Amino acid sequence: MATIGDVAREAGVSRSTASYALSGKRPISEEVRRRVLAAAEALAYTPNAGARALATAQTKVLGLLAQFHEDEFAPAMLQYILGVTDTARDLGYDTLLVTEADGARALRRITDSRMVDGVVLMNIAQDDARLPILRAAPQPGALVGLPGDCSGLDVFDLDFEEAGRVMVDHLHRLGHRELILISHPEHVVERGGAYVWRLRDAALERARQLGVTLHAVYGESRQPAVGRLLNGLLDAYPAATGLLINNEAAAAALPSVTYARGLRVPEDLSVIGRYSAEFAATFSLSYSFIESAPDRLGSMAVRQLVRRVESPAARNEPFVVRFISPELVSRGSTAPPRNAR
Amino acid sequence: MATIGDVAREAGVSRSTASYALSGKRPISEEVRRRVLAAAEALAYTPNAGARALATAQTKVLGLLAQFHEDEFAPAMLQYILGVTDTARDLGYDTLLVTEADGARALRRITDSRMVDGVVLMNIAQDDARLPILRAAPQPGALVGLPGDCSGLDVFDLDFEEAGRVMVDHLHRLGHRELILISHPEHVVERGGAYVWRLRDAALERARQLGVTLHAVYGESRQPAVGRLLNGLLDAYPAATGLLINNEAAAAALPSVTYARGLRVPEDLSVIGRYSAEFAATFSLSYSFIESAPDRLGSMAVRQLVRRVESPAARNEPFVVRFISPELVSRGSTAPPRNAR
DNA sequence: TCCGATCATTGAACCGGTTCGACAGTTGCG
DNA sequence: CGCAACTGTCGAACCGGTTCAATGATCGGA
Repeated sequence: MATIGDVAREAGVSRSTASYALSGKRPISEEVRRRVLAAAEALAYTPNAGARALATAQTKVLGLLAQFHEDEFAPAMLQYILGVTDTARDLGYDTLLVTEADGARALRRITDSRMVDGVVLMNIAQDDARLPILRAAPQPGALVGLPGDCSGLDVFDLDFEEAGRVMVDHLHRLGHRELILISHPEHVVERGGAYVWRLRDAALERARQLGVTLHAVYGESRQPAVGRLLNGLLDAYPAATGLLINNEAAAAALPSVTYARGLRVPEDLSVIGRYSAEFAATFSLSYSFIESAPDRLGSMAVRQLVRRVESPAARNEPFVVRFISPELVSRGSTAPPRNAR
Repeated sequence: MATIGDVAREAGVSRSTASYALSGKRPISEEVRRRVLAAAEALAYTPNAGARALATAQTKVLGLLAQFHEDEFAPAMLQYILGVTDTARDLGYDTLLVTEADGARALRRITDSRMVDGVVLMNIAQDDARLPILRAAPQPGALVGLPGDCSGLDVFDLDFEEAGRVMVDHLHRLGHRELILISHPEHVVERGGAYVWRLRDAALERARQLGVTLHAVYGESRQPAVGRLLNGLLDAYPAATGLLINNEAAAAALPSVTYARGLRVPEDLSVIGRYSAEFAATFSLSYSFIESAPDRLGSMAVRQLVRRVESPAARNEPFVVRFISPELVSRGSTAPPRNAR
């Protein structure tokens, strides 16, 4: 494999000249530049990543820490990951995907060893063990998800509070007065998945203000448990006319439940979900939903991260906490409550 | 950040002694070893990955080239990816996930620059543009999926031919004499996805031998097209009593179709799919299926790859083409054909 | 004609590890 | 008692880039 020394020899110049000709960081005569580029081309020269990293203290690699918990819905994660890898590549970075169970150890490993220029963290917990490590690391980091303490970090997330309110408002405006909200499993809450209670608490609060009855329950993450749960809820609250779903597995399971019970949506039951358009397509869901925009969030996180990586000025800018405002995509699954079921 | 020089100074030894004490590649007195380890601990020393890569010509990173095509079913891919990352980590390697559209260019980039010690390729096409590059690369590679020309490569795949035969045999034995096989979309075939016709051709051949009528059609990859297609097929072949599915999207869409038509499985229609257990759980599918074992395939590919990476002897061993034999997991969705529909 | 500025190029140092050959100091054996 | 073999440690070179300070060449202006 050709080194820059080979290129230099082939072009009849010194190593440093070859380096400058290739990088353009100093003026080089047209003649020499041509010779160097030709030599590089002829030898199929590609700089050695390790050597370059050592010399420049830049690896052009970003770390992506993602975890696949048993009780979370894996296909939903994929969207975030692709948002990150695609944007990273657009900006000239490769992505090191780390799915290790012990995220804190993994984070320490990749930052201390300088394998990466920056890190994106996903599956953020309220009190996330990785955050102290990230704050102490020499590389900048960005979070997709809101932790309890955002200090010293760039954070990107859906505005789950507003999402909860939008759902309740929408059905209230149509005339609904009794709703069911099905959230993620309680495990997720125990693990510190704040997005669960952020949406839930805001929805409950808004329902209280509007005088709407809201039955807020934690869900399941797997079939057949989640299907049973849905059936149980519809039995338990026969007067409820609207269903809010902040739980991908429940959303995916709902069609078979309504089929089986002979329920029509939205005539007998109005439904609003919270997931991504891509997810809806994959699972053939035709409910109105709050777009959770995973690709956009992943992309935003990477852009901010790369800004900080590349600009010394940006490193000292104040940290940002940016919420995407929930957009309700209408698919016609809500209507005024015509009949009690 | 501490370097090995800092550790050496702290321990009062030379850099080389510190290196040997940490690696154990030469005998070091107990006393000195203790001092070095203590110094490393005290300074929180972690070797710089770039420097080590430069010196040892090893990065402890594997490349994973995966593509997410519009017309393939993304959640199925995820299983393969996790199989790779998990096994890689077990063996001490991190994973560089590359999803770039131009796979050939990406492969050249990561191999030429020596970012990775080896590569796993997924979404293999019959005449894959990445293979010549991989063969010429200094690093070893492993394929998940069977290309037209396996020479010079380690290949791992499900035995799709046998899978096709197992499906037909199983239903023939139960007494079925007219079947439908729904494969992936024709786009996938045009792109060179050999697994489509490998299963299809073998199933057709076996059906011919057994005197079974087999209607083999290409499918769709998205709702609602795939649902319409399923309905159309059931209308077009009313005498067919068994359905074979080599198409994740079609499998995922089938339950709603049978519900809507009031078809009972297996009383009115026997069904066999080809997907993973994990996939079945995610989509709540309760059909008997041929396990495609994506995690096992990813894991096997990585193990073989790492063997070649780490052992000079293994580099020269003959290349392997290994097929996982299809295991039919019974979920009770097949039965003798009781009634014509 | 000489000088200073400008421009292109170079040699050397550096990044942070690993590894080879050399070298003391100790031990064992004849 | 002398020499060989062995142990443990060290200095130096190397991996393949980048970058700084210095050098030589060219040019315009006085």
